[in-house]
Amino acid sequence: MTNLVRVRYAPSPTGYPHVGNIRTALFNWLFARHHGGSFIVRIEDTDVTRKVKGAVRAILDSLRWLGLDWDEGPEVGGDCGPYFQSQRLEIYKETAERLISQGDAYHCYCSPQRLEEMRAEQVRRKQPPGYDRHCRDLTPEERAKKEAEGIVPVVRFKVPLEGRTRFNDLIYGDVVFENNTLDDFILLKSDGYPTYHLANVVDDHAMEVSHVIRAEEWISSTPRHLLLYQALGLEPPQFVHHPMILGPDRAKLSKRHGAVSILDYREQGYLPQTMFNFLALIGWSLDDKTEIMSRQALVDNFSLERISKTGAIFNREKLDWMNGVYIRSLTADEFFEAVQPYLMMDMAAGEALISDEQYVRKILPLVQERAKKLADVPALTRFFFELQLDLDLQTLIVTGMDVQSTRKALEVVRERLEKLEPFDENSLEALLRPLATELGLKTGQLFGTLRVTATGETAAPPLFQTMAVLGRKRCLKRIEAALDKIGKELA
RNA sequence: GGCGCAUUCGUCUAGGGGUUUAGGACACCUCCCUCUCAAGGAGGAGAUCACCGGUUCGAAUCCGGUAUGCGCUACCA
Repeated sequence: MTNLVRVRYAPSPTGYPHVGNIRTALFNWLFARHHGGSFIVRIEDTDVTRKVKGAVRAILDSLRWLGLDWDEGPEVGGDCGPYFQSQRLEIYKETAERLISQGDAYHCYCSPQRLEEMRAEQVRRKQPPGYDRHCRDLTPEERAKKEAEGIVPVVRFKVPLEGRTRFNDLIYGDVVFENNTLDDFILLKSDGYPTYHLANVVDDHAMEVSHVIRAEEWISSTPRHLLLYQALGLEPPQFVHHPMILGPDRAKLSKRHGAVSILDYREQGYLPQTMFNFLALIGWSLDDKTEIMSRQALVDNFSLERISKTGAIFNREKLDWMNGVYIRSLTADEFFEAVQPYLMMDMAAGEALISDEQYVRKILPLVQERAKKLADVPALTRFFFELQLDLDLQTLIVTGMDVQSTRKALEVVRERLEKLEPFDENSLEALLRPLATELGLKTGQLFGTLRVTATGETAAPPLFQTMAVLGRKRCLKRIEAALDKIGKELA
């Protein structure tokens, strides 16, 4: 029973789920699933002032989007609930009181102003900032006086003045801190809410968490947690700190680096399987070559030992590549389903989707291998839906051709297309390829002219497929429009 | 300032004393395929393994120091 793996993801609902944060959830989930253990979600809503409404929902949605299902936590419950810290205030209070009564904690009446001035002074004198333990040894009389003044105290932990605290991190190895570099941190705030340090220790124990897997930024706080476990006479869990995700400037990835919310990526059309795979590979690797890995392969092979120690920059270009790989691996139906919401945001495409789904289904295979993200699709398919293309004469006249020869070519093609039967990829190719020679043009010239005529673009899906999907009517209409444009030029 | 952690191609990484002329991927360049763009295939360029010492017959790999970077240093998590 004791070697059961129980891990937790403990987000604080103070904003939208950051990719780094979600990656921590992923590592925890992977570890739990690999070992057949439990994955717990616990909401650390102990900061009333920073609480953001809708954040819990966004966090849960993000987990669901990536398929990170939890065994205990919000919505599903569990034996160790409640899973919102704001609903466990009594427990923290009792624990704090117990620590006070056994002499490991004390009430502190210092005002925020005093603390601020103290800190400013310390910084000015280049002293290590930290609480000066002003209230650590208050006499009962002094305490009574403060109480009489109506000051609501905080509870601080009495950090041992000597000795050292060490732990063996599963990734970073042995880490040692001198206790005298730690100050008497706050356990319980004056509003009755616990700080992370207290709540985290109390809950990890109450929820029988076996491994605390969290970002490297927590290493410095770990000795405080250890000291707390010690004071409470509890067995601490295993600590596992993993490196952080960095921005291009190598600083901790944050909003100023651009999109950091996992939901932003979903919106842009990155597939969940891409994010799952990509996030897993930031700071973790299987070997020297495996990159594309299914979720099952990741579960099967995940191990803490293969998490690296160094922070990694979030490489958008590689993400785009990987998303392209996953998009290409979708079946036509899956791609259609995935892309629908994006098409709906585009007026013309949205109408086509509603009125002529078959047309849309024929279009999509032509752009599937060209899209890096689903949000690219409307732009890639735009010309299929627009009634009138914005033709540019300059691009219509391809290299080596002039207005006259272009007009001639279009007129001939128009004539032949009218009676082409059937109107499909093969017949189009059978018609147009020899026609180029007949007109004394290189195939590239004829095809280029037709491509611009049919799509308005110089880069587009293969011409015959494109024309076949567009259909005879649209093709003729576009040729007509191009001839009009040329006619105006000649007039 | 203090404490902690880290340091292999631009980026993500493999490699943990001899098998390494340091392997792979993204990005970049060239060529092939080809109606353009993608995709795909074949190549190329790109890393004195941060630096300095030490241990060793031998170090990217072990040890020490230096530098640099990052993190923490809140009645935030």
